[in-house]
Amino acid sequence: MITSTVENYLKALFLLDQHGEKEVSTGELAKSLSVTPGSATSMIKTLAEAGLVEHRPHYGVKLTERGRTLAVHVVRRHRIVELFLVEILGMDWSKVHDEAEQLEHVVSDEVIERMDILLKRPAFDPHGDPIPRADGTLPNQSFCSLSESKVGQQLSVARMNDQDTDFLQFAEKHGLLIGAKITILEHNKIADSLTIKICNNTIVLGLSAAANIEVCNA
Amino acid sequence: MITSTVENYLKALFLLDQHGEKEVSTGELAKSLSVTPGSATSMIKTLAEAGLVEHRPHYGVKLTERGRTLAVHVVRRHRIVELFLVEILGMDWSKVHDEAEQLEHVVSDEVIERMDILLKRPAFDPHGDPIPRADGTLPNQSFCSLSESKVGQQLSVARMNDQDTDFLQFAEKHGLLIGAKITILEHNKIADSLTIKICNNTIVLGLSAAANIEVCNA
DNA sequence: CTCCTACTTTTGATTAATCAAAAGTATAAA
DNA sequence: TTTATACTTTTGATTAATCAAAAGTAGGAG
Repeated sequence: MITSTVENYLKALFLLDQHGEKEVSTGELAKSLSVTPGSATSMIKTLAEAGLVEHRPHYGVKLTERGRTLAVHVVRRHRIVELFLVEILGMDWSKVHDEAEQLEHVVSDEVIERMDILLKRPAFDPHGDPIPRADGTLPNQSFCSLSESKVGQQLSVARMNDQDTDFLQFAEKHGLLIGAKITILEHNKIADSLTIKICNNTIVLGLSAAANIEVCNA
Repeated sequence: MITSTVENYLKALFLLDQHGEKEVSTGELAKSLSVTPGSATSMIKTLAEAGLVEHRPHYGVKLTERGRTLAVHVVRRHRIVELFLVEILGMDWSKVHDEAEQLEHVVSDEVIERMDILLKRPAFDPHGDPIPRADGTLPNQSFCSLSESKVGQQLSVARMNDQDTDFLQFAEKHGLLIGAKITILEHNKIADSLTIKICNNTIVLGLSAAANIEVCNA
């Protein structure tokens, strides 16, 4: 049976590795759930037997396709409930997370569907996190321009807004590839420049170039 | 700690003896919760130690003042949630009982208060049951059973005494909704049936079904 | 006064989830 | 190659809730 606890473990695994790429360590999982590592190990064993995760002892754990599907549905319930509490019941967005943490395990699919309709099939929750659709897919992140970034932000390059050969070659030369992680070091309005760190290199871009690069949160 | 299970035991005790007059037997309690008598006994012991019930072994069990207060609040949460599901989310009244059964244990006081406001401080839930107020008091109601009605009476459906989904769907199909006006045409003790007119339809009910429908003067 | 019946309580086991602490393993450092 | 460290897994215990079945009790029938 899928208990609330099982749902919480699956959800934590999903949130620690949204893309299903790396293996999550027992310790990481335990910390994110505030349980002891021993508890996590024993639950991982249970989940593995149920075919919800794959476990390589001493190396890490990863959701199976079935585990991931379940996890995404928990996240969907959580985020729809959060938005519902804010939009329909007028609650403060700072409080709805804890409330949704409880409700996500008990609301039926029918209630979620009705909330989803009432909210007009929203794509993002009150905190800006994407709401998975009923079929398990995630809406595209709304990217923003690198030129609008703030100092200190850690971002990922998401999309290039200019197909010009020279621009793309310039970008490639500096490691500005899709998925590259960058940190904003300085934003100088007078010099019209942006200083960023990428793979341990520091580079300076003009704002007009930055305007053509779309980013999302790292 | 007040677990969901504890809340369910307290709620069951309250519903089996609304007025706090008699003692409820272990067997009665066990049956209403679909657990074995032994399970009920052991939980009764736990509740007694926590000061939520008084237990006279072999005779029965009764809520204490504190137990009753908690029970009434669970019932309040349940009934507000039910009405909310029907009124705001447009769910079928035959389905909301089971949904509320889950939600009643996790919705916070703040959510209940906001639902209560949105619903304009309602006095009765979709099945006609009174909603306890936040201070624990119950709105007045004096209904009688449809099975005790006399030929010629004009009545209003006030409350459903059975939360079973099939029964409620049957009632709905025949227009037996809360507030519906009915006239008693015939009361046949031999056939064990009651013939009533509702919205220009004539329907025949068995008395055991009629016993689950409470009415008041139209 | 004894015994039967219906009910209640006790006993012993089970399951899910947890923790503390002991034992084991992988990896990097010496 | 050995050792240290950090992490993971195992072990044994605990808590809440449950069931099946054995033992016990209240109250009426004979």
